Amino acid sequence: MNLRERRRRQTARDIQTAAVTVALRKGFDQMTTEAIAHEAGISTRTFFNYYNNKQAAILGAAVRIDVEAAGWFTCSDGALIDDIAKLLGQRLQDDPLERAVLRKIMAVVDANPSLQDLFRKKVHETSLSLATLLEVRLGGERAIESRLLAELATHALTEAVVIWAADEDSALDEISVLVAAKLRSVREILS
Amino acid sequence: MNLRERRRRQTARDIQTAAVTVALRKGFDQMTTEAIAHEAGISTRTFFNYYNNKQAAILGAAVRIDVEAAGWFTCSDGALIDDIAKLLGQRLQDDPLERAVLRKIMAVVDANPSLQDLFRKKVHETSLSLATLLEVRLGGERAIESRLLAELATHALTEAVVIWAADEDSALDEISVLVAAKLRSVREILS
DNA sequence: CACAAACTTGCACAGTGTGCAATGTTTACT
DNA sequence: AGTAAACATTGCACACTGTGCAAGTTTGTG
Repeated sequence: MNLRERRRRQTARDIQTAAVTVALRKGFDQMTTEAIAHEAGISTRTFFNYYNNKQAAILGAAVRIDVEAAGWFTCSDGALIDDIAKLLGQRLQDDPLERAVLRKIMAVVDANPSLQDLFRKKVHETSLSLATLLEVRLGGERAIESRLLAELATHALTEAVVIWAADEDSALDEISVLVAAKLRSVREILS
Repeated sequence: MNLRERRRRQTARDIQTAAVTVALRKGFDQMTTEAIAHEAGISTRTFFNYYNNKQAAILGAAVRIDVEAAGWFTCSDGALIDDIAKLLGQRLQDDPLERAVLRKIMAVVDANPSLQDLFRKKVHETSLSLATLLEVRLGGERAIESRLLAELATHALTEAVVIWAADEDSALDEISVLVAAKLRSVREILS
């Protein structure tokens, strides 16, 4: 990897760390972009080269499903629920989360509607990726159902991650199990 | 109703109309709060007394489920899918939409991510109301499932409204029928 | 009518986010 | 190694957002 690329990622991470630090210290609302920039050792102008706003700095990048993973999913003849759970779970394994960091972020997010808005947006982006794959698998005439199912599944993923973060002893790969279980549970309730 | 109350609502409506008008004329991004205020014949300061930002002025208030409607829903022994569809559909009948106005708003929203963000937020608010009712009906041990199902149902409502807006001949009460159909469809796909 | 509550407005101000141009740093290529 | 192109950082200026406050106006009530 490039030096440039590495630095860029490192700076992005530094800014995120700075943002979370300042948010926990001063409260998100009292936190200015200037304070973040100062904490991260950059200019405010540079801050905006990395993130559009302070909300984005706290949350970082969205979970995106890559095209490679798309291959098996669209052709698989496994149970749909398990495949969805596996697909979403995989994305988290690739970019492992620190439970402690996640908890800090969650604490800040819980207290700030504007962060929840952005979080919802990121969930929705993930949902759109999944919806595209589902539409291929289910057929174009079920485009709406694909979007609905994708929305359901990504929300299930969110709930599963919250449970994971709360339980010190659970492993990352238990998240897909939880997602599948919740989807089955919803299906039962609908019957 | 109060003169004050009536005026307040009227002003809120005037501002919304002004906002949509200006947005269609100049494009949402080029539209300033000053332009909206001028179009509506008020000061910019007053604009902010009614809406937190220009996004909110375009979208107006969220669909909220009232406590009265909650009564029958939590105790009903009808099919869950039909009850949900009925509940959500009812809310739209109370506050009837103009198809033409809705289309204008949709055109503006489609072109503007920041409006989509706010729209998502409003859908989510509706979802939270529904989730509360569902939790009562299904039992507290299924809180997560209630939230997931509520999310699914409110997204189905959105899809149904979009279909309704596109079809000149469809009636408002067909929306619940569509919601129920889509929920059944998702259930089948999950089996 | 008189008074309180609510509404409108102007003003000042802190903060957000972007375009631009100057300056430095990294990469790719010879 | 040398060079040019690509990219990164920064300061500066600027338009816009959103809020607190205080002064003035309108509306509801006894």
